[in-house]
Amino acid sequence: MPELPEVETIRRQLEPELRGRRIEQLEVLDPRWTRPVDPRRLEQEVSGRQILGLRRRGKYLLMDLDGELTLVMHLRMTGNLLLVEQGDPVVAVDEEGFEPVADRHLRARFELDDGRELRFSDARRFGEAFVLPSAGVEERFAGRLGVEPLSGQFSAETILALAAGRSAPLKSFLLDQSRIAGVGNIYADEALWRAELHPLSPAGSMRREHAEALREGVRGALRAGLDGGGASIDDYLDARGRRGTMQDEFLVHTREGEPCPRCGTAIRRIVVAGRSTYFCPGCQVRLRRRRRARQEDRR
DNA sequence: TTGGCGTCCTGGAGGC
DNA sequence: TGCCTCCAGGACGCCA
Repeated sequence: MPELPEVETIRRQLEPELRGRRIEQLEVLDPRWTRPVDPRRLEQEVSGRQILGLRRRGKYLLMDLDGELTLVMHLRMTGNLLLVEQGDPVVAVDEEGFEPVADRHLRARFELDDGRELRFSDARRFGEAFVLPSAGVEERFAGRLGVEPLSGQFSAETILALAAGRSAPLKSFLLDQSRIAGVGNIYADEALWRAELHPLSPAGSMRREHAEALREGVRGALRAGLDGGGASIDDYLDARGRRGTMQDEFLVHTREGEPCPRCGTAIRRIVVAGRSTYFCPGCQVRLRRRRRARQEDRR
């Protein structure tokens, strides 16, 4: 499930390949990809335009086109973008080689002027795409996408300000894209473990040291994801059709019952905000409990 | 204003 | 073996 590291991995791979290329034709095979906009309209808007560059905002991939338009894409749960030769039946490559299987989940094809093709496939069909005037992108995301966690703006002060007065669990806080953009279920679990913070702790109960730990936890988890080329626990493949390796480096996510790498306590799974949440009950202590423990220490 | 829940959507796992 | 049910989760709308 593509989160910030997966989308950024794809962006870094595609940007040098696509910049300057012209989209000869966009063919939308699944109208749900563009709804509520008519897919033919999107095809007309995008076909024939030159690609000026690729950007990322949160989990959105932004393809800047000439004519001051931007194609906005979201991969959601199972979306993949794959760059291949036109007509190539290959949809995946791994350490064992090519897997020549016709892609039954293909939703859209971009025919490029260099004979290659950018394919969007999506098993669960949650992915979406739409075109905006480039000048209107920030306005479209205003209020919907918060601070970029890998930017200099993501400070302890910012986290404290965003969390002030909120009683929602820290896990929900991290998943709220309108406050922190790009963190999803996987990296929220990993970040909270790194910060030694319990996922059910109220966001507003953080003090400065907790916010600093959370900042480092989030950034550390995202950087680990980037280093691993993303996590392939569902259908995620990068733009070259390769699996990421981050799933092998998970510290707590999907590790229920396994010993915590820090203290050895068995990892637990609970449901927070309707999402599977993995944490260590031994070293990720609730903030209120932590305060109580400190008070007892002072005695 | 905030937080929780349902919805969309389909593949895969597990049970019978 | 085949069928059925449940689960997974990102974004958004709705409701309390």
